Amino acid sequence: MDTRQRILEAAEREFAEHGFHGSSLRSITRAARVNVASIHYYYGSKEALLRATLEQIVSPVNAERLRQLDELQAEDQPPPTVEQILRAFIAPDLEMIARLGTRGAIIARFSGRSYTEPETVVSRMINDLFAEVGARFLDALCIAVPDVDSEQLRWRLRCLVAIITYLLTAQGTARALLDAEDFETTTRRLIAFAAPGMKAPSVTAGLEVV
Amino acid sequence: MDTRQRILEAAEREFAEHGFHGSSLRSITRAARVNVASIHYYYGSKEALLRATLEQIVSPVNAERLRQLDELQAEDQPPPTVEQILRAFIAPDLEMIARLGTRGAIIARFSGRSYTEPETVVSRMINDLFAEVGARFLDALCIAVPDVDSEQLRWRLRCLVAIITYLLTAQGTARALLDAEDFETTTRRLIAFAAPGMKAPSVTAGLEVV
DNA sequence: GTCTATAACGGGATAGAC
DNA sequence: GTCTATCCCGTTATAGAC
Repeated sequence: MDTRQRILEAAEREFAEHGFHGSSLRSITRAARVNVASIHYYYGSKEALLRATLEQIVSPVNAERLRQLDELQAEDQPPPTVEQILRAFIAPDLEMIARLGTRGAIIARFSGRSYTEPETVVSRMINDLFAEVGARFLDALCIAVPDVDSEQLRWRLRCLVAIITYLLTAQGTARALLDAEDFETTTRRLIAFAAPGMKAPSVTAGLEVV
Repeated sequence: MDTRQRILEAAEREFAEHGFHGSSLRSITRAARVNVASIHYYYGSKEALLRATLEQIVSPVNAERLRQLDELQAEDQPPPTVEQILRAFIAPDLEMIARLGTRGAIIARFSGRSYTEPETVVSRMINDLFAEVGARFLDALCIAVPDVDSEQLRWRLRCLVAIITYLLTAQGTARALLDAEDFETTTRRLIAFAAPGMKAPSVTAGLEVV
């Protein structure tokens, strides 16, 4: 394997385990068994290395999400259900992780970690990378659940993102769901938990519901 | 205000904003306008400072959670519903945040951040602090939803924790829910989203559901 | 393209004056 | 109890030999 790719995979592992601030270029180059200067030669800076790592992982997943959503929204199709929309959002991610085996588990932690990174430059990267996907899926949900206003659906979609992120980051018992079972079961459990919440009646201020 | 407390509140702010690794003792003492050595004098180390900060915030919230659950499970009461259990879990947290105003917002980010901290010593602290609460609430849920096995309920409870964590950490649009609206509305929205998912039928491997 | 060496700096921790 | 000064280490980044 060439130096460039060795660096990228070592960076995945280090960032996944220790976060952005907790990883040093030295620990990455040590793990990749290359010299310290090579990161600057290939990527320019620590931040640029993170961006490269993130893009390589997220871009194909988001492309697949949009492809599946396009398929659901094809002219000759009936409007997609909430369950179908959620599946198109969740499955590409979990499928990629399952497909890559050990490296998939590392990537899972890496991306979960990146979502929750305090560094503002990281959250800006994430927002950039997810802007289109977020807007498209929210639109689809608004059509599938016309009774709930879009502001609350946006918030509920964020709840789903939160769950996925947590699932990816978790190291202990929660990780078992990614390792032990096939991604199809995990996908179904996520849909089973989140879909009813998406369809629940709007909650407006001042109205006693519970 | 005395030096000890000044350090603690500055640490909340710094850790909330930049995470554990991203905060330096120097930035904390600068914000608290005390000298660098005082942290070691009062707390011993950076790690011990984090633990002190975390405990001061989390302990009263968890005590209140258990108190409310005790009340629901009193002998003369009917067994609590899922909605009641979730409320006892969610409300003490959001109520404290709302009550503290500006500092509440900082504390919200701080605790959300701590949950997702890569540092293993931090996640051990969190696990310690939440062991009892987690076990008690899981037991209550198992009784309220007897049709779903406890392993899946444990996972669904984690989903709720994930959502709360994300909500607390979020800085942008999601934060609006903590600032703009009263905590009672946020509590009801959370319950509305999560309760149906808790009660959803079990998903077992190999069974085609969706 | 790959390496060593080093610059320039900031980190946590501590000793010791007051 | 509070401060200054300092130790010693690890950090990112770069210069320059090969």
